[in-house]
Amino acid sequence: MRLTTKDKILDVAEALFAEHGFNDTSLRTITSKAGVNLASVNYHFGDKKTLVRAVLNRYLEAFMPAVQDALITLNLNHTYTMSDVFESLREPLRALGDIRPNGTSRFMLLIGRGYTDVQGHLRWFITTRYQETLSLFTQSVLKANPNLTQETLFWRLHFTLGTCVFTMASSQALMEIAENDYEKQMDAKYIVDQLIPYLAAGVAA
Amino acid sequence: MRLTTKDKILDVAEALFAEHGFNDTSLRTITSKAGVNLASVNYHFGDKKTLVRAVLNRYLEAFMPAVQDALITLNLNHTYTMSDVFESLREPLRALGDIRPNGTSRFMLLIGRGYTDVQGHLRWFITTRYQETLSLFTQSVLKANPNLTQETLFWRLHFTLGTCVFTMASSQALMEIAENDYEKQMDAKYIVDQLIPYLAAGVAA
DNA sequence: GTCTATATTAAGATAGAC
DNA sequence: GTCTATCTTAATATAGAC
Repeated sequence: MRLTTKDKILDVAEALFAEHGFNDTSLRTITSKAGVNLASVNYHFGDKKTLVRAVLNRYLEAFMPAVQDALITLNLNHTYTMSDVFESLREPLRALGDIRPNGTSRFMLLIGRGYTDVQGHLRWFITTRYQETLSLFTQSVLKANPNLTQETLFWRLHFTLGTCVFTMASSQALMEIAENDYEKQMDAKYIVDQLIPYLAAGVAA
Repeated sequence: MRLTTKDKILDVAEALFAEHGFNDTSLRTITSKAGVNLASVNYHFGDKKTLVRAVLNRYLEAFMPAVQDALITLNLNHTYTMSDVFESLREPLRALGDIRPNGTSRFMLLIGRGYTDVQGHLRWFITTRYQETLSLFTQSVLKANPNLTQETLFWRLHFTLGTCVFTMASSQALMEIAENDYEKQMDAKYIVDQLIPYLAAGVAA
């Protein structure tokens, strides 16, 4: 057998959580689709909350250090633009596609679910464990446009998160429509290309 | 007795749906908090899906015609800016606060929940019933910036929808965080003030 | 580690008396 | 229209054999 039970659970849970949300994905659905026993979730993870965190953490532990590195490199410059800040996210996001098929959109979906589902424990987990990187990002945005107040910045970054989450959630449908209408091959990279200037413009406005 | 059983159910359901989402609010919680019998939901509304649509429709039937009117008025002008288009949404949104206390944020929350919870029936209900208004909005955006290609417009309007939906869905949590951090009283009007320039900048970029 | 079987809780919905 | 009582289903979680 190629995959351990633990990994089978993680892979299937990830797909289902991304598609239906955490609360609307039952352990029964996960285990039956993964071809493992219902009780194995509790054996390997203890409870559902811990499974949720484990799924998200496979991405976070790849993504966050990559962002951290990119931002540190960016900050070797004395000045930079808002576009430069958002460009720093491009490669770390793309690289998630190397970890797992559709890794980029999966990750963005899961993050969004963590905010919109009732998952206080998840928000707490992310912001406390990766506080250093998150605050380096905000500092960089602020350095790119020092006229932004802390408060305006707070709101615009959340708007940005919303844009990403929703886009990735509907990316499959959107790409199909766009491919039909504009007869052009679409992929996750293409969407990110459309996204980055839009986000930079909104945040810098 | 001032309120009918039906209205008591609608009022309580609205508050609970907005706060906890549709799937995480049980009929038992609604009826006990409303002081009515559990079976009365099924008597008056048939099932939970219909109750959900009834709650949202009290707002939609006020909001959509107001947007329609505002856009028709806007289009009496030969030219207008992207800001003008998004400004057209401001008064219809504000006016929801006259229908019911906190009407604006309630409505925004419910719409957001309709997109992020698994509520396909709700998305279908909105887009089919109010298609005319929705398409008038797209036409107006295009008139505000005729340089946008169909393709760019396509993507940016979806980004915009994502920003709105996500913001609405998490507005309660965001307001609480912001109130703590910036010691300022937040309300729906304040969020709309933050949102409109961000959206206009991103779409026009 | 994995399985069956089951405990426990809570949900939506309805039947039928009043 | 309203109520009690109940049906049916499905969720998380765990005990205990293998």
